[in-house]
Amino acid sequence: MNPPVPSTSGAATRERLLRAAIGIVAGDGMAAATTAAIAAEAGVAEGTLYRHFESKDDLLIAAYRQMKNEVFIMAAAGVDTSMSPPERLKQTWKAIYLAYRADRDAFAFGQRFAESALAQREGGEAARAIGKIVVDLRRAGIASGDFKNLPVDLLGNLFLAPVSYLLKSEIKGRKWTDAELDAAASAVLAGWRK
Amino acid sequence: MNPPVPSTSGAATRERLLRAAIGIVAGDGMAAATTAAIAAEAGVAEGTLYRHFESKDDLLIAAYRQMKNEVFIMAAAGVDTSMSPPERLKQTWKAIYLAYRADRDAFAFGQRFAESALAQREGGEAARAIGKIVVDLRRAGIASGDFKNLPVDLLGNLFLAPVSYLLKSEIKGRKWTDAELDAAASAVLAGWRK
DNA sequence: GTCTATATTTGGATAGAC
DNA sequence: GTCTATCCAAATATAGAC
Repeated sequence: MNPPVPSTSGAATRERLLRAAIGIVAGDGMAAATTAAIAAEAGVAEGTLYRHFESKDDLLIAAYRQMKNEVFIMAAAGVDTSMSPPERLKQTWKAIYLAYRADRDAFAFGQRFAESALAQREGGEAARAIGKIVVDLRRAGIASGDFKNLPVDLLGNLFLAPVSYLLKSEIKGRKWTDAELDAAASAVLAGWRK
Repeated sequence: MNPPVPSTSGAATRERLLRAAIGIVAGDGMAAATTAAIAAEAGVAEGTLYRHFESKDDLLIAAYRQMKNEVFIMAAAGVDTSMSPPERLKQTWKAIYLAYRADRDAFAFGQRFAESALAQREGGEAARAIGKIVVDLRRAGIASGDFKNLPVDLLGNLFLAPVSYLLKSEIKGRKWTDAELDAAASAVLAGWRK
């Protein structure tokens, strides 16, 4: 009946490595995420890393995809699809914002990863989940006559750009109040409205 | 009477190195900007780099500051300060956008540099010039009663975020029409308006 | 699966001739 | 000021014992 081994808990090692990479990149940049640093932060030997990932790059790409997926799930859970499109837009914007804010290291990691050469190898697959939320929102709002009929990628950029910028400010130490976040969501809505 | 030497033109070497670094980072990321690669791209020997800069980091920081400064000068030149604040906001937004678009490599370099650990060493000094444009604009619009009285850093983020995101799309191949850029400028204005 | 070496390559930076 | 040659440190990845 094999009781759980009290050692450094086998299956969790992979998660520890992913989390370690995210923390290091968020704190000190992609260049600081060496195999030695990641292994040390995860509390395992450097060679162990290669039992779980084919290469350092693979580890970082896996961390990126997992992070994006988690944010998508959190954001989707925070939205009530029965509201009017304008209200739904504001709520969705805040849900995505709060999902990222819940794990600032993950957000900072994502920003830095996305500007690295590795992002090209990732292919942009991770971003499509969030993109779909925006597409659905736009369609509903155009059908109801609330939103301007602008290209989906333009509206998507106008929607997501402030998320990223306000979060970057928070990482630098500027804490936004709830009222300020509401104001930002309203500003995004104003940009979409007819 | 010393005619200009036909060789690799002495004083221009520094500029060539800066330009080479920008091109490499824009194309292949910060990690690709090794001293060997920069020197090769500039057409000089690796050792020569250290006659012009104390270190590779110094070179990259110098490139960042120079790039930000050039964009600021271009953007400031493209604005007519006698217009009404709403019109001026749209014009300023487009001027900054076009200034970055005029040199996409410089923009991409800036994005990547800003997400690297070096950005902390730079200190954010380079960004203050553009920041001042936004501060002045906000003050004029609040005085005239056109804009909401929101914190300057919030408005600054709502103003600059779409610049960055739309340019990133362009780098990936999406060419915005002039009408779409006008729509984006109007959306930013809508976010600021009372 | 994990650890302790270690092989191999590449990076930043310097020395010294021209 | 520029080049060639070189030093030294650090990084990715592997080998082999436990």
